[in-house]
Amino acid sequence: MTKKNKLLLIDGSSIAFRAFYAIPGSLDRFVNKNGLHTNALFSFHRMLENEMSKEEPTHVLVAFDAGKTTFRHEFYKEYKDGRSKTPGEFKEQMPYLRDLLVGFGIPHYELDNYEADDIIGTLATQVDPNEYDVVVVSGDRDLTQLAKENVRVDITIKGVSEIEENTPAYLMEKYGLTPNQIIDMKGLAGDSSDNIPGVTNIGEKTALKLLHEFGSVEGVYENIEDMKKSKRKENLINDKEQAFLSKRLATIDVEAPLEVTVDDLVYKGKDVGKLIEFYKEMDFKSFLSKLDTKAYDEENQIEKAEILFEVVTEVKPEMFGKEGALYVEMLSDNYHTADIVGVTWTNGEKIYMAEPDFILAEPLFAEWLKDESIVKHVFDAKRTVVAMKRYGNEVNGIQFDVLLASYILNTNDNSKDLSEVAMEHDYYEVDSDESVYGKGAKIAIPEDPAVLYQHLARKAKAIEVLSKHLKTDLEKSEQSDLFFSMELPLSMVLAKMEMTGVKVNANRLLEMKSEFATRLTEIEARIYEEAGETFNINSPKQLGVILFEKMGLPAIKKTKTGYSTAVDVLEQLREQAPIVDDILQYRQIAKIQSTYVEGLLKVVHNATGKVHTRYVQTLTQTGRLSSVDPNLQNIPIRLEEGRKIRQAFVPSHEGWKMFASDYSQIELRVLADISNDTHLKEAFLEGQDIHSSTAMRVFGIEKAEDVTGNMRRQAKAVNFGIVYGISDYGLSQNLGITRKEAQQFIDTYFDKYPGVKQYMEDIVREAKDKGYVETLFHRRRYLKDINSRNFNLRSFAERTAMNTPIQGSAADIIKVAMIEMDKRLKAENLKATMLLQVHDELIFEAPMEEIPILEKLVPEVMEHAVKLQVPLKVDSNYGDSWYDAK
DNA sequence: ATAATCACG
DNA sequence: ACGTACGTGATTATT
Repeated sequence: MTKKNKLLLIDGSSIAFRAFYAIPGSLDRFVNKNGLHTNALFSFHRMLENEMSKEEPTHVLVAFDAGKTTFRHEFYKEYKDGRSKTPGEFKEQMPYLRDLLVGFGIPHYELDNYEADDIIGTLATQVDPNEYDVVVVSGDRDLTQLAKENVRVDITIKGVSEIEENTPAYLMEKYGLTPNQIIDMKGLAGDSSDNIPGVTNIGEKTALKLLHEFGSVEGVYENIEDMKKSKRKENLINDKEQAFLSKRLATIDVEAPLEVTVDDLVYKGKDVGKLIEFYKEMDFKSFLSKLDTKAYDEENQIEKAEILFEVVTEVKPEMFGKEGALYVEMLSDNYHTADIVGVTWTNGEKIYMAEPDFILAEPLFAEWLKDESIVKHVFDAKRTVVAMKRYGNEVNGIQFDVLLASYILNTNDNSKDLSEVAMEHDYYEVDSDESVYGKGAKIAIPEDPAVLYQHLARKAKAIEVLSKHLKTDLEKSEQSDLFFSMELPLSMVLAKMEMTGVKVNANRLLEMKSEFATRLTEIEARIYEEAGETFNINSPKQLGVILFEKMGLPAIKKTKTGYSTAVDVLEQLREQAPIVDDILQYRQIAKIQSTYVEGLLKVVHNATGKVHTRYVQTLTQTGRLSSVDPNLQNIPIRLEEGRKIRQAFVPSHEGWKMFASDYSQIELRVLADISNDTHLKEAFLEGQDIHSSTAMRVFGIEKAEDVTGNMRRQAKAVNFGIVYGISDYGLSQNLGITRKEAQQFIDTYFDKYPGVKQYMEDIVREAKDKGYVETLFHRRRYLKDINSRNFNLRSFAERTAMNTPIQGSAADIIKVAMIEMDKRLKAENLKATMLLQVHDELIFEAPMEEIPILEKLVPEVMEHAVKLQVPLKVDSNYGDSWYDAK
């Protein structure tokens, strides 16, 4: 006997609506780049995946309600009246639901005058029960009337993933009814959501009782005379007509004149191309990366065009051309330590593949890498250069970086996975690393080397193809200069800084470690004593219980999961119990101990005693760098206790010094330039103390010496607020004043600096028009929420629109300075080396005798990196450690 | 994997 | 009325 077919029938209209409300608060979180809401699509997708993999149907259909009126309106025009209007955020998603279904390869159908129920009922009833098992999925209980021996009706309970499987047996157990009697129940009890009236004062409970006794609506009325006199009997008699009408309304038409038959519903599998298109349109990045195209292709015997390559075991000159792609594979993120597991390159004609141990020792290959005049296209230039260098090979002539270009084109594209980046640019021939190597602890090279080689060959090919495309895209968005003159050269400068690394005095850290350990034990003991018990001080949850329940301190702020025990809360409780001070002390030291002392010791390289951070150049939305493994951009400085950590950062040679230069007020200077505000420019041109100057204007003070410390402090907060995209609330929190007072400050500020006000208005308007904002050097940030109807999202996007050109232009400026600095150090033949960048400062190490040179050269270069309408100002310091360079 | 906290510009 | 300052990364606890 052949296997039975399985027909899956989905009530599209009902499920879509359920999907829309499935995830609480999802409306705000699911919006694509064009501002389209996607929450219903997301949940519908999840339901489809669940059902398809659970049921593995041979036939499938999604049925929709057609239009507003149905045959039911012909005999009851109030049918479905009184429904509240469907939200626009829901409606806008419906057209795209069709695209999703096309991607899943699932047919959909709707029929004039009929509802989805009727389509489903007709198909479920008409198929031969010997040939088909049927599963119906809906959010509407009415459909349970369709349950039969071969028909199961799945009704969503909560969201769209939890379902109740209704079989005749289940219905009998739960209600004591046959599927047909579900219709009678609606006849008596009605259904308010469909505006089916039923009988007055009869609900589900009473209807069940009546049906258990009389079997059906007809049965009830046949026996109505025998009922004893009651209000209910009266209602039944009065509403008799209504009861039969309701039953008729609730009856699913199983003979709808369908134009489709079950033979049209054979499931043929996903259309991966369409699905990818859909995911991209909706910004469903996780689905996109999870889409295992390789496994899928194999299963469906779709063969991707095989990429041809040659495995090199003996190098020949013709393998190396004047231009080509180069790719070096490593399986972990940290390229300072990762093993190279494969090397591939192209010569314009062929793709070559080689085992690293062999090829990296070949002189011909080394020469090719080193030759500046040979053009190389890569994916992640910095990663490539650093790794190669570790294996003794110098790489020159990199003229394109696909990863970096993709990030410049859209800062939202910050994936590190080549296949994801490729898909973002409509190239689908590369499998994800996850599908080839696995993930987590199980990450490994495929057993069959051919699999690895094919994967790498695809990457090489992708680099060739994408380099061309992205180059054109950069021209179109006027970002070629940004890419070729700033980002790509900078990546080489950063590579050098990372490889140089920073010397760490591990002994100093070990001293601190034992000192802090002692102090922590002391404080810990005091805390336990004051609490009257021991507990985990590091657990905000346990700490919350001790403070706010056991000790009865007032809870000032709450987090999603319980009491907040953050610093600003504890500071307010200081006076009320001595334990609070101890906890703050403990926190401060524990943080330094775990993150900085122990954390840093963990990442010092044994051989050199240095740390080698990685600057992530393709991550931030503003153009800043970030630093990982270790993060050297957040080493403590504000509190003396933590600042001492900097004593452990020392020069790598005897007699050398640490030298640091930082921009003074670079963001406000950038603002002065781009806003063109007369007074702000004037303040900088005259070299005034900017916060005092702001204080004078905002508080209406005539003479600088009359500005009090408090005024300056408040003006400083206002200036920060301006840079961040000010809000009254934010400023009020920062200054501990009321929102009204904060708003007063802001109004006065804008009054005194009309150019700044104008800038803020213009930039937000521009962002709303174009959908993005730009920096001085055409770095772009797209703001998808800028026209959102959600106040919070829109406000956030507006503040971002104000802040990004400021923060981003400042980032541009220091990047220019770094490139120039690198050139100058080389040109002047200096031993001094650039080690670190911390957003607005550069840190070097240099022999003492070069310090006087640096004191002139570094500020000179940094201050003249760009020409603004106001001068840039740089302060420099040096000392025996980073701590002393203050 | 996520939330809370806290370090930096 | 809504309810948050902009940009990051590491550690710890907890699910």
